[in-house]
Amino acid sequence: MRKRGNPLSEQLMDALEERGYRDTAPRRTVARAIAEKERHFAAEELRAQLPGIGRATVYRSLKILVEAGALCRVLLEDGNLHYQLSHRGHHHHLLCVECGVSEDLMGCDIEDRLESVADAHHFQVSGHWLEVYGRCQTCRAELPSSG
Amino acid sequence: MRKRGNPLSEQLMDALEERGYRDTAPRRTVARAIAEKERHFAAEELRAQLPGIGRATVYRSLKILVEAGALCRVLLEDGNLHYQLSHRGHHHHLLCVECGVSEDLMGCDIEDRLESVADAHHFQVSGHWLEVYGRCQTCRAELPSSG
DNA sequence: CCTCTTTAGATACCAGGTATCAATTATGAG
DNA sequence: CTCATAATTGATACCTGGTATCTAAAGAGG
Repeated sequence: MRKRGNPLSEQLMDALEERGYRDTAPRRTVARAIAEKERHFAAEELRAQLPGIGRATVYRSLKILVEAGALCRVLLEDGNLHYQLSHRGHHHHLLCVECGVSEDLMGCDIEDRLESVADAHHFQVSGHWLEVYGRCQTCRAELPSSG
Repeated sequence: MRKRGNPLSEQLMDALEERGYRDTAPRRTVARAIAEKERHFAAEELRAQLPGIGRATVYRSLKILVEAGALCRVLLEDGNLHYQLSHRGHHHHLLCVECGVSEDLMGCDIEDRLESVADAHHFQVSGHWLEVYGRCQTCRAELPSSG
Protein backbone atom coordinates (compact mmCIF):
# COMPACT_ATOMS: atom_id res chain seq x y z
CA MET A 1 0.00 0.00 0.00
CA ARG A 2 1.43 3.30 -1.01
CA LYS A 3 1.23 6.45 1.05
CA ARG A 4 -1.15 8.78 -0.72
CA GLY A 5 0.22 11.60 -2.82
CA ASN A 6 -1.55 13.58 -5.50
CA PRO A 7 -2.29 11.85 -8.80
CA LEU A 8 0.66 13.49 -10.52
CA SER A 9 3.16 12.31 -7.98
CA GLU A 10 1.61 8.85 -8.29
CA GLN A 11 2.32 8.96 -11.99
CA LEU A 12 5.92 9.79 -11.28
CA MET A 13 6.22 6.90 -8.85
CA ASP A 14 4.53 4.59 -11.33
CA ALA A 15 7.02 5.57 -13.99
CA LEU A 16 9.82 4.60 -11.64
CA GLU A 17 8.25 1.33 -10.62
CA GLU A 18 7.75 0.40 -14.24
CA ARG A 19 11.48 0.65 -14.60
CA GLY A 20 12.12 -1.52 -11.58
CA TYR A 21 12.90 1.24 -9.12
CA ARG A 22 11.69 0.82 -5.59
CA ASP A 23 9.03 2.87 -3.93
CA THR A 24 10.86 4.70 -1.16
CA ALA A 25 9.94 7.53 1.14
CA PRO A 26 12.59 9.97 -0.17
CA ARG A 27 11.52 9.36 -3.74
CA ARG A 28 7.92 9.94 -2.84
CA THR A 29 8.88 13.20 -1.18
CA VAL A 30 10.75 14.30 -4.27
CA ALA A 31 7.90 13.22 -6.53
CA ARG A 32 5.39 15.18 -4.49
CA ALA A 33 7.52 18.31 -4.63
CA ILE A 34 7.90 17.99 -8.38
CA ALA A 35 4.19 17.36 -8.85
CA GLU A 36 3.43 20.70 -7.25
CA LYS A 37 5.60 22.63 -9.69
CA GLU A 38 3.68 24.62 -12.19
CA ARG A 39 6.75 25.65 -14.12
CA HIS A 40 10.07 24.23 -15.09
CA PHE A 41 12.48 24.35 -12.19
CA ALA A 42 16.17 24.17 -11.44
CA ALA A 43 17.65 21.17 -9.67
CA GLU A 44 19.02 23.33 -6.91
CA GLU A 45 15.67 24.99 -6.41
CA LEU A 46 14.08 21.62 -5.81
CA ARG A 47 16.84 20.54 -3.48
CA ALA A 48 16.50 23.71 -1.42
CA GLN A 49 12.82 22.89 -0.92
CA LEU A 50 13.68 19.48 0.48
CA PRO A 51 16.18 20.05 3.26
CA GLY A 52 15.44 16.63 4.71
CA ILE A 53 16.51 14.82 1.56
CA GLY A 54 20.12 14.24 0.66
CA ARG A 55 21.56 16.16 -2.19
CA ALA A 56 22.63 13.05 -4.06
CA THR A 57 19.18 11.58 -3.69
CA VAL A 58 17.53 14.61 -5.21
CA TYR A 59 19.87 14.60 -8.19
CA ARG A 60 19.59 10.85 -8.57
CA SER A 61 15.82 11.07 -8.52
CA LEU A 62 15.86 13.73 -11.19
CA LYS A 63 18.10 11.60 -13.31
CA ILE A 64 16.03 8.45 -13.14
CA LEU A 65 12.81 10.39 -13.67
CA VAL A 66 14.27 11.83 -16.84
CA GLU A 67 15.39 8.39 -17.94
CA ALA A 68 11.92 7.06 -17.21
CA GLY A 69 10.45 9.77 -19.40
CA ALA A 70 8.39 11.29 -16.59
CA LEU A 71 10.47 14.44 -16.53
CA CYS A 72 12.14 16.27 -19.33
CA ARG A 73 15.03 18.64 -19.32
CA VAL A 74 14.52 22.11 -20.66
CA LEU A 75 17.32 24.29 -21.87
CA LEU A 76 16.68 27.92 -21.04
CA GLU A 77 17.83 30.71 -23.26
CA ASP A 78 20.50 31.68 -20.74
CA GLY A 79 21.96 28.20 -20.91
CA ASN A 80 20.60 26.96 -17.61
CA LEU A 81 19.05 23.55 -17.52
CA HIS A 82 15.68 23.13 -15.91
CA TYR A 83 13.34 20.21 -15.40
CA GLN A 84 9.70 19.87 -16.20
CA LEU A 85 6.94 17.30 -15.99
CA SER A 86 6.87 15.51 -19.27
CA HIS A 87 4.12 14.34 -21.44
CA ARG A 88 5.71 11.13 -22.53
CA GLY A 89 7.13 10.90 -25.95
CA HIS A 90 9.26 13.10 -28.07
CA HIS A 91 8.29 16.73 -28.09
CA HIS A 92 9.72 20.22 -28.00
CA HIS A 93 9.01 23.29 -25.94
CA LEU A 94 7.81 26.75 -26.66
CA LEU A 95 9.21 28.70 -23.75
CA CYS A 96 8.00 32.13 -22.80
CA VAL A 97 11.05 34.18 -21.87
CA GLU A 98 8.93 36.51 -19.77
CA CYS A 99 6.71 34.37 -17.59
CA GLY A 100 8.46 31.06 -18.04
CA VAL A 101 5.39 29.20 -19.14
CA SER A 102 6.03 26.43 -21.60
CA GLU A 103 3.88 24.73 -24.15
CA ASP A 104 4.66 21.48 -25.79
CA LEU A 105 5.13 21.19 -29.49
CA MET A 106 4.09 17.79 -30.68
CA GLY A 107 3.20 16.30 -33.99
CA CYS A 108 4.87 19.04 -35.92
CA ASP A 109 6.76 18.32 -39.09
CA ILE A 110 10.10 19.61 -37.95
CA GLU A 111 11.44 16.10 -37.78
CA ASP A 112 10.79 15.59 -41.49
CA ARG A 113 12.55 18.82 -42.30
CA LEU A 114 15.58 17.78 -40.32
CA GLU A 115 15.72 14.46 -42.11
CA SER A 116 15.76 16.01 -45.52
CA VAL A 117 18.28 18.67 -44.57
CA ALA A 118 20.52 16.05 -42.98
CA ASP A 119 20.16 13.85 -46.04
CA ALA A 120 21.72 16.57 -48.12
CA HIS A 121 24.73 16.36 -45.82
CA HIS A 122 24.72 12.54 -45.92
CA PHE A 123 24.01 12.46 -42.21
CA GLN A 124 21.85 9.80 -40.65
CA VAL A 125 19.86 11.56 -37.96
CA SER A 126 19.58 9.80 -34.62
CA GLY A 127 18.28 12.60 -32.46
CA HIS A 128 18.00 16.30 -31.95
CA TRP A 129 17.41 18.96 -29.35
CA LEU A 130 15.17 21.90 -30.04
CA GLU A 131 13.98 24.67 -27.77
CA VAL A 132 12.00 27.64 -29.02
CA TYR A 133 11.96 30.90 -27.10
CA GLY A 134 9.48 33.69 -27.38
CA ARG A 135 6.59 35.45 -25.75
CA CYS A 136 3.34 33.76 -24.96
CA GLN A 137 -0.10 35.10 -25.78
CA THR A 138 -0.68 36.39 -22.25
CA CYS A 139 2.59 38.29 -22.04
CA ARG A 140 2.05 39.75 -25.48
CA ALA A 141 -1.32 41.06 -24.40
CA GLU A 142 -0.03 42.54 -21.17
CA LEU A 143 3.05 44.22 -22.50
CA PRO A 144 2.83 44.49 -26.25
CA SER A 145 6.40 45.34 -27.18
CA SER A 146 5.98 44.77 -30.87
CA GLY A 147 3.56 42.08 -31.81
CA MET B 1 52.66 44.90 -34.33
CA ARG B 2 51.03 41.67 -33.31
CA LYS B 3 52.92 38.52 -32.50
CA ARG B 4 52.26 36.11 -35.31
CA GLY B 5 49.73 33.34 -34.85
CA ASN B 6 48.03 31.30 -37.51
CA PRO B 7 45.37 33.01 -39.61
CA LEU B 8 42.55 31.48 -37.57
CA SER B 9 43.83 32.76 -34.29
CA GLU B 10 44.27 36.16 -35.97
CA GLN B 11 40.61 36.07 -36.86
CA LEU B 12 39.75 35.40 -33.25
CA MET B 13 41.87 38.29 -32.08
CA ASP B 14 40.35 40.53 -34.74
CA ALA B 15 36.89 39.65 -33.52
CA LEU B 16 37.87 40.73 -30.03
CA GLU B 17 39.50 43.93 -31.17
CA GLU B 18 36.42 44.84 -33.18
CA ARG B 19 34.55 44.74 -29.92
CA GLY B 20 37.05 46.94 -28.15
CA TYR B 21 38.93 44.22 -26.31
CA ARG B 22 42.66 44.61 -25.98
CA ASP B 23 45.23 42.46 -27.66
CA THR B 24 46.98 40.70 -24.77
CA ALA B 25 49.42 37.84 -24.53
CA PRO B 26 47.10 35.50 -22.58
CA ARG B 27 44.28 36.05 -25.04
CA ARG B 28 46.59 35.32 -27.93
CA THR B 29 47.64 32.12 -26.24
CA VAL B 30 44.04 31.09 -25.78
CA ALA B 31 43.19 32.06 -29.35
CA ARG B 32 46.06 30.00 -30.71
CA ALA B 33 44.99 26.96 -28.72
CA ILE B 34 41.45 27.29 -29.96
CA ALA B 35 42.57 27.78 -33.54
CA GLU B 36 44.31 24.43 -33.45
CA LYS B 37 41.17 22.58 -32.43
CA GLU B 38 39.67 20.52 -35.17
CA ARG B 39 36.63 19.60 -33.14
CA HIS B 40 34.37 21.14 -30.59
CA PHE B 41 35.98 21.10 -27.18
CA ALA B 42 35.11 21.41 -23.52
CA ALA B 43 36.15 24.46 -21.53
CA GLU B 44 38.07 22.35 -19.07
CA GLU B 45 39.90 20.58 -21.85
CA LEU B 46 41.12 23.90 -23.15
CA ARG B 47 42.12 25.08 -19.71
CA ALA B 48 44.09 21.90 -19.06
CA GLN B 49 46.10 22.61 -22.21
CA LEU B 50 47.05 26.04 -20.97
CA PRO B 51 48.54 25.56 -17.52
CA GLY B 52 50.22 28.94 -17.70
CA ILE B 53 46.92 30.79 -18.08
CA GLY B 54 44.62 31.48 -15.19
CA ARG B 55 41.39 29.63 -15.02
CA ALA B 56 39.29 32.78 -14.95
CA THR B 57 41.12 34.12 -17.97
CA VAL B 58 40.36 31.02 -20.00
CA TYR B 59 36.67 31.13 -19.12
CA ARG B 60 36.49 34.87 -19.67
CA SER B 61 38.11 34.50 -23.06
CA LEU B 62 35.64 31.82 -24.05
CA LYS B 63 32.80 34.05 -22.98
CA ILE B 64 33.86 37.11 -24.90
CA LEU B 65 34.69 35.05 -27.97
CA VAL B 66 31.18 33.65 -27.92
CA GLU B 67 29.77 37.16 -27.49
CA ALA B 68 31.91 38.34 -30.38
CA GLY B 69 30.49 35.58 -32.55
CA ALA B 70 33.87 33.99 -33.18
CA LEU B 71 33.01 30.91 -31.15
CA CYS B 72 29.74 29.14 -30.74
CA ARG B 73 28.50 26.87 -28.04
CA VAL B 74 27.48 23.36 -28.97
CA LEU B 75 25.19 21.26 -26.87
CA LEU B 76 26.18 17.61 -27.01
CA GLU B 77 23.66 14.84 -26.82
CA ASP B 78 24.78 13.99 -23.28
CA GLY B 79 24.03 17.53 -22.15
CA ASN B 80 27.62 18.74 -22.03
CA LEU B 81 28.39 22.10 -23.49
CA HIS B 82 31.29 22.41 -25.88
CA TYR B 83 32.76 25.25 -27.88
CA GLN B 84 33.58 25.45 -31.53
CA LEU B 85 34.94 27.91 -34.03
CA SER B 86 31.99 29.70 -35.49
CA HIS B 87 31.12 30.78 -38.93
CA ARG B 88 29.46 34.03 -38.07
CA GLY B 89 25.74 34.29 -38.15
CA HIS B 90 22.92 32.13 -37.02
CA HIS B 91 23.28 28.49 -37.83
CA HIS B 92 22.77 25.02 -36.42
CA HIS B 93 24.96 21.98 -36.13
CA LEU B 94 24.83 18.47 -37.44
CA LEU B 95 26.91 16.59 -34.91
CA CYS B 96 28.28 13.15 -35.52
CA VAL B 97 27.86 11.18 -32.31
CA GLU B 98 30.65 8.82 -33.29
CA CYS B 99 33.55 10.94 -34.46
CA GLY B 100 32.40 14.29 -33.14
CA VAL B 101 32.67 16.08 -36.44
CA SER B 102 30.16 18.82 -36.95
CA GLU B 103 28.75 20.44 -40.01
CA ASP B 104 26.92 23.71 -40.08
CA LEU B 105 23.36 23.93 -41.18
CA MET B 106 22.66 27.27 -42.71
CA GLY B 107 20.03 28.68 -44.99
CA CYS B 108 17.58 25.96 -44.16
CA ASP B 109 13.92 26.67 -43.77
CA ILE B 110 13.57 25.44 -40.22
CA GLU B 111 13.10 29.00 -39.01
CA ASP B 112 10.01 29.43 -41.15
CA ARG B 113 8.56 26.20 -39.83
CA LEU B 114 9.07 27.34 -36.28
CA GLU B 115 7.32 30.61 -36.97
CA SER B 116 4.23 28.96 -38.33
CA VAL B 117 4.08 26.36 -35.59
CA ALA B 118 4.53 29.02 -32.93
CA ASP B 119 1.87 31.15 -34.59
CA ALA B 120 -0.61 28.39 -34.00
CA HIS B 121 0.21 28.67 -30.30
CA HIS B 122 0.05 32.47 -30.40
CA PHE B 123 3.70 32.64 -29.49
CA GLN B 124 5.97 35.32 -30.83
CA VAL B 125 9.29 33.62 -31.52
CA SER B 126 12.41 35.45 -30.39
CA GLY B 127 14.98 32.71 -30.61
CA HIS B 128 15.64 29.02 -30.63
CA TRP B 129 18.28 26.43 -30.04
CA LEU B 130 18.65 23.44 -32.29
CA GLU B 131 21.23 20.68 -32.37
CA VAL B 132 20.94 17.66 -34.60
CA TYR B 133 22.72 14.42 -33.75
CA GLY B 134 23.52 11.56 -36.05
CA ARG B 135 26.22 9.76 -37.94
CA CYS B 136 28.28 11.40 -40.62
CA GLN B 137 28.98 9.98 -44.05
CA THR B 138 32.43 8.74 -43.08
CA CYS B 139 31.27 6.90 -39.98
CA ARG B 140 28.39 5.38 -41.87
CA ALA B 141 30.77 4.02 -44.47
CA GLU B 142 33.18 2.61 -41.90
CA LEU B 143 30.67 0.97 -39.62
CA PRO B 144 27.37 0.64 -41.40
CA SER B 145 25.01 -0.17 -38.54
CA SER B 146 21.86 0.34 -40.52
CA GLY B 147 22.03 2.98 -43.18
C1' DC C 1 56.82 58.94 -18.66
C1' DC C 2 52.37 59.24 -16.39
C1' DT C 3 47.71 58.28 -15.86
C1' DC C 4 43.74 55.84 -16.66
C1' DT C 5 41.47 51.69 -17.80
C1' DT C 6 41.55 47.04 -18.80
C1' DT C 7 43.13 42.75 -17.86
C1' DA C 8 45.31 38.79 -15.36
C1' DG C 9 45.42 35.57 -12.06
C1' DA C 10 44.43 34.08 -7.32
C1' DT C 11 40.89 32.92 -4.64
C1' DA C 12 36.53 31.94 -3.14
C1' DC C 13 32.20 30.78 -4.18
C1' DC C 14 28.07 28.81 -6.61
C1' DA C 15 25.27 25.38 -9.45
C1' DG C 16 24.87 20.97 -11.10
C1' DG C 17 26.32 16.66 -11.03
C1' DT C 18 29.00 12.02 -10.16
C1' DA C 19 31.75 8.48 -7.30
C1' DT C 20 32.30 6.23 -3.04
C1' DC C 21 30.93 3.99 0.83
C1' DA C 22 28.89 2.68 5.28
C1' DA C 23 24.43 2.33 7.11
C1' DT C 24 19.68 1.69 6.25
C1' DT C 25 15.55 0.04 3.95
C1' DA C 26 12.56 -2.57 0.66
C1' DT C 27 11.48 -6.83 -1.14
C1' DG C 28 10.98 -11.54 -2.01
C1' DA C 29 12.01 -16.32 -0.43
C1' DG C 30 11.15 -19.41 2.92
C1' DC D 1 7.05 -13.37 10.19
C1' DT D 2 12.15 -13.58 9.54
C1' DC D 3 16.01 -13.56 7.01
C1' DA D 4 19.13 -12.57 3.34
C1' DT D 5 19.95 -9.93 -0.45
C1' DA D 6 19.88 -6.13 -3.29
C1' DA D 7 18.69 -1.46 -3.73
C1' DT D 8 18.79 2.89 -1.72
C1' DT D 9 20.18 6.68 1.17
C1' DG D 10 22.86 10.42 2.68
C1' DA D 11 27.49 12.10 3.86
C1' DT D 12 31.42 13.29 1.79
C1' DA D 13 34.52 14.37 -1.54
C1' DC D 14 35.37 15.48 -5.98
C1' DC D 15 34.69 17.28 -10.80
C1' DT D 16 33.18 20.70 -14.40
C1' DG D 17 31.78 25.06 -15.69
C1' DG D 18 31.09 29.30 -14.34
C1' DT D 19 30.98 33.99 -11.81
C1' DA D 20 32.46 37.64 -8.23
C1' DT D 21 36.10 39.97 -6.06
C1' DC D 22 40.30 41.95 -5.57
C1' DT D 23 45.24 43.22 -6.09
C1' DA D 24 48.81 43.54 -9.19
C1' DA D 25 50.28 44.02 -13.74
C1' DA D 26 49.92 45.52 -18.38
C1' DG D 27 48.12 48.28 -22.37
C1' DA D 28 46.71 52.76 -24.52
C1' DG D 29 47.02 57.44 -25.10
C1' DG D 30 48.54 62.06 -24.06
